[in-house]
Amino acid sequence: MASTPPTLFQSAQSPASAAGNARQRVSVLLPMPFPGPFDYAAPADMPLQPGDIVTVPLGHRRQTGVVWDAASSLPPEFAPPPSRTVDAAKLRPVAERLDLPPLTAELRRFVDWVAAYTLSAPGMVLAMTLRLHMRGVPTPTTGWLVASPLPDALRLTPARQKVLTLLADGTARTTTDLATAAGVGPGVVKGLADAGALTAVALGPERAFAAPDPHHNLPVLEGAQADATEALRQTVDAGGFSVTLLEGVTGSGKTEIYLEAIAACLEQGKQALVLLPEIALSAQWMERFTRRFGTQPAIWHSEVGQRARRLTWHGTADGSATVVVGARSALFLPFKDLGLIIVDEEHEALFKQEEGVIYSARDMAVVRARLAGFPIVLVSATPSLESLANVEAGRYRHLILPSRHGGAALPETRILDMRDHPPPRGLFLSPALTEELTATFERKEQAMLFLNRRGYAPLTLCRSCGHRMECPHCTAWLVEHRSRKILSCHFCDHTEPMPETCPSCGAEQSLTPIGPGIERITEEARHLFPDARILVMASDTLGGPAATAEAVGKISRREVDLVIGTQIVAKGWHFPHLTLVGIVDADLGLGGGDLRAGERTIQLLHQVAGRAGRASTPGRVLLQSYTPEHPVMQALLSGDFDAFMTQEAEQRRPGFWPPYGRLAALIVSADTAAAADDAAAALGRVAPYGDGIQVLGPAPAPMAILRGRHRRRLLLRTRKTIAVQPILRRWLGLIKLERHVRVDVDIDPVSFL
DNA sequence: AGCACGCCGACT
DNA sequence: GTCGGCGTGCTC
Repeated sequence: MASTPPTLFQSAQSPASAAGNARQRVSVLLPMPFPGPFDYAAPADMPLQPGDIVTVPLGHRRQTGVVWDAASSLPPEFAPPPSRTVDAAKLRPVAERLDLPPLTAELRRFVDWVAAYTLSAPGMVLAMTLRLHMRGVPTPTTGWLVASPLPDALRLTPARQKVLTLLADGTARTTTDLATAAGVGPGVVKGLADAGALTAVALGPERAFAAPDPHHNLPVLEGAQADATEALRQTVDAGGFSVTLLEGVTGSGKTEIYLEAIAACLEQGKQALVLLPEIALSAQWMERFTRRFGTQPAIWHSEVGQRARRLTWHGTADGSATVVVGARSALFLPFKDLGLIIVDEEHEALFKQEEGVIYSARDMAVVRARLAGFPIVLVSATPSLESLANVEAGRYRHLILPSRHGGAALPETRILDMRDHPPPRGLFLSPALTEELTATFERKEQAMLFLNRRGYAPLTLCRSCGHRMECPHCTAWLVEHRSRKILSCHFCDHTEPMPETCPSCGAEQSLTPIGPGIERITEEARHLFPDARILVMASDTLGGPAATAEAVGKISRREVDLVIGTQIVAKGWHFPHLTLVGIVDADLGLGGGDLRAGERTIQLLHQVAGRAGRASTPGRVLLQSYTPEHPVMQALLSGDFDAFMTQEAEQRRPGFWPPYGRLAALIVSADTAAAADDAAAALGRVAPYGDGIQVLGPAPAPMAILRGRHRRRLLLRTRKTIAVQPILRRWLGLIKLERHVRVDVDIDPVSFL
């Protein structure tokens, strides 16, 4: 106490407060992993309301937090355990109330709800809303106008003249805008300013978000599209909570339809949020939005810079950002008056956050809509089993778009049984596929080869002693990346140079690549088609969003004959000249015993297949498979996904597997195998039991060692009617963990790594 | 999450 | 003799 700077105590212990008025106690939630809010004293001259953003003393530091509600809005069995009440005399005063828009009651309830559902500290959920985005008020940008009069001695170069001509219309513009529009360097603008030819004006931050205009460019919709649009518009107009699953194959016009739902929301003066699984990659999506609404929406994802983040944070809070499109974390933005959420590609596993607060952005989006009372639309060509089950249970409405619009036919699909059409030894493309590729190139059409595996080969084996090159920190093989002459682990950041000799037996020339990655397929394709213009698309070969957009542009402009890509090519691109898609290894992803392996494979492959034949030319899809009889292959062949999903559902229903029961995973991790075993066994000994409750494990997690930590897993499975959170809370409360042992809780696990 | 306090090795 | 390693514990 003696070490505390006296100033911090002045207002709380000032004569006025000591004399009489009991100091007002306020709860403040801090963006830190504490079990709940901390109590502070509100200075008499500082009226505080829940939601106010404040600075408080914490230990020796100052910390930003949010005044929280005194009582939890959650049912007691979900609420965090009550923390001990701090003696009023020991409360430290709130230091400052920041001049920021307060967090709405809706958002506060949402934060509490997500924390309770995911068993995370509420402060860690708050951190997703707060981060540092709100630090400081957005700085007004400087805009330039032509100075009048112009300085006498101004040297007028052609570049300078261009800039001045642009500014002749009297609209102020930023340095960057001017430079790009005039096709000159920013230095020219700077030079003009320094010469006194330009006057600076402050452009308000409100300029950051032009308002998307719902009447800008009305689409022409017919038939099923028009019906679905009308249904969605009515839903939005009516307001209130509802979930709609909008299902339609690639090219059926799903995007056009939900853009109309956004228009309806804008007409009501409310904000809309679109969640996409990988926003950084969808320049094409932005084009469609801009065509419809005349301007870009606000964008939110991990690669957006600090300044833009701050603008968007404030824009959502003050209502000036009316449409935000973003990745999962956009769900925690402090919208002033959110009226609609769209979750596009709702089946995507990428909506699951796997680190920190582990949550499903799709599911939590439904929660936010429910808490705030507005409609949400889940969109997919291949809906998740979870969403279909909710439709079946009557919780979600189902809008189905029957076919492609604009005349394009669905691609014709063929399975190449690799046992009948084996590729030459050591190669991976079957002669049947090679022939199709040749024919496609002869017709001057584009083709794509898909293989969801980066690098050259997934396994490197010594032919002399059988040694496998494995990651020293993970239970995983090292993947050869031949172009960089390295072996790399795809689960941690370990890389090592490709050894010349076997590190185990010392044999020379004995290390052999086993299996294909896209580098190896590219090598094979280059050899087969030396004249083809080949473009490789993988997350590690494309530099970033700009490079990706450029690659997509090249394909659209027909500057490429053959695209070879991983997962990244599946993402909703429109490639008008692509007529053949070859899936190199359709069976990949079906092994491994993952609950959702079949569902995920069919969703991914169907999405890839959807890249073919989108314009007037019909497309073809060839699947290379060693298990053509597998239900996934048969469903891709027949196009009957409903039947596949029904069958999948029937397999999960009797055992109460999701979505017909609830699942939570406990991942126990420690530095040593023994410590992990001990902790997992201790958890196992006090495992919950009862009717409709089952604990599986402990067992080594599928990645028994990850990033140097030994992992064990327990699964808790309950009937749908039994919530897992109170059970988990009680269970975890029964044991004391040794230091260095961690237990991560994953509610509704998607990935089984 | 930070950050300070606290007890054991290589340096000015 | 100190500087500093990061292990442990606390923050209303």
